[in-house]
Amino acid sequence: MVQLSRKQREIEQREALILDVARELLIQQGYLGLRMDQIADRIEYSKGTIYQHFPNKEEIILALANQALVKRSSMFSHAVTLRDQSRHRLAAVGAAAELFVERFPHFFQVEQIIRINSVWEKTSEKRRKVMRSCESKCMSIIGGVVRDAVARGDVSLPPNCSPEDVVFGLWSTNIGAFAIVSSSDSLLELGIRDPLTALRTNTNNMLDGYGWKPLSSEVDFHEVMDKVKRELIETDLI
Amino acid sequence: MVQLSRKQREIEQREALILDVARELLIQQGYLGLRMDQIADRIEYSKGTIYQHFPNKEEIILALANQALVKRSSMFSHAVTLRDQSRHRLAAVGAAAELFVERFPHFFQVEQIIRINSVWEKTSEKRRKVMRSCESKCMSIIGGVVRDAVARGDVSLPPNCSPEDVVFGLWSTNIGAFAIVSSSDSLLELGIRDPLTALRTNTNNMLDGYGWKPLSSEVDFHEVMDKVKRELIETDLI
DNA sequence: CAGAAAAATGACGACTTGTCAGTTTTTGAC
DNA sequence: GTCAAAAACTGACAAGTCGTCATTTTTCTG
Repeated sequence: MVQLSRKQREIEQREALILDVARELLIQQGYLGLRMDQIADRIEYSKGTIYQHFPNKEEIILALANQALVKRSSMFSHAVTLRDQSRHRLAAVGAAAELFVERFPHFFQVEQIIRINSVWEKTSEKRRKVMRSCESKCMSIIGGVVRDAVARGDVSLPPNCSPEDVVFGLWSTNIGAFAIVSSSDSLLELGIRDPLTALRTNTNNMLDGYGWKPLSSEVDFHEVMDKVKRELIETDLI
Repeated sequence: MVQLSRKQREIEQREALILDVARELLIQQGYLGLRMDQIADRIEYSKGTIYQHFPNKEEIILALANQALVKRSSMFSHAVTLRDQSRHRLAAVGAAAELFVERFPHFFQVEQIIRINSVWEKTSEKRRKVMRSCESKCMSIIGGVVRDAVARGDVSLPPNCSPEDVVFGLWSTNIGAFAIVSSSDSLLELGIRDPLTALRTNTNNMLDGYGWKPLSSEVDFHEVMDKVKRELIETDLI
């Protein structure tokens, strides 16, 4: 019994070890440079053992994405409780998103790989489901804030514009901004010095455009976000 | 002499043939499913011949991206001349961007692949430069409109916000929106029925947030964009 | 038409992934 | 403590792909 659980613990630890090593190699050498033999060497177990944890290379990458995504959804859940007014709550989630990027800078690279159709197709339904449910949790947190704002009268959406459309706008701006940032070449061309600040400004202006009260001219949301970030850092959730 | 030029024409045509076949295979089978032997079979030349045109598989994919990007920059250049007022010109470019997606629906898949670092690293500086210059042309077209709008007094940017930051906002929203659309899973979760309309609304609201005159409450930019699209389609540029 | 130059070919080397028969370790009953 | 069954581990190997290059074929030139 003691033996059994020791063995089981060893196996669990090894799964984490595989992911740690794979993460490092992936960051260093990229998708095409990530080699199963190399992972095996580093963890000092044979390749066959890796395949007892993960059915293929792509699943390892998806598992890396999921590690980060689980964190993100818990960061979002927590952040959204830190303020009262709807727009402040959105700013809090934005702060969490920034913090997430800082803590998991490799995530966007990993996400980009996993979103390639032929890579995605090689993954298991089980892990896909984890990914989808994390994403959908994050989106519904934002969606909840939007619906709440409408209910409270902080914003009124134009006809033919659902709360989901607003979420889509926030989400796509974020996704796009980090996609640009993570493929560093484009940034230089654009002449962007501080992409995070630019993202904040653009997001705030979009929400102002919706007429979401209070407007960014009335409240310094940069300050709100910085403050929320500090509060989040003090939590152990990260 | 006649023989020579016939041969040379054959070689040029073959390059196009390789790309046509590769595009089809890439759409059907994805990055991992794209096989050099298969391309060789289809074009009825040997693999070695393909390698006289392209030094590796990744270069073929980048060449596919570039084919589309060249078109995009010419669509943008043309679109921007179709209206006078700054915000209308921006809408015209937006219309061109929509048309581009409709004409080259595979592009975002291709772009996603090429942006993977380890893929990008395998490409030649020559083709990278083509890609960069197309992107940079598109961005500077938009940047020009923004600067012009500032000069004309149609918009005044907040302190610490450069025209490039606005371009970044427009660009990231677009990039992100199409990235979400092209990985179809996320869309369903989001509950987005009409992503193109949502993108238009979100972009318009962002520009309204900047106070860019005329506001979307004063002009029906949906109508402007639809009209521009029709005008662009009548051109042979596409 | 002959010899040189250019282009085309496909067998092959190098490398990677994922498998599985055989080996070692762990477990649990006595 | 012993032993057999179960579980875990291993690495050689089959399968498959990329990119090369010596050889063959085609084109060019005088």
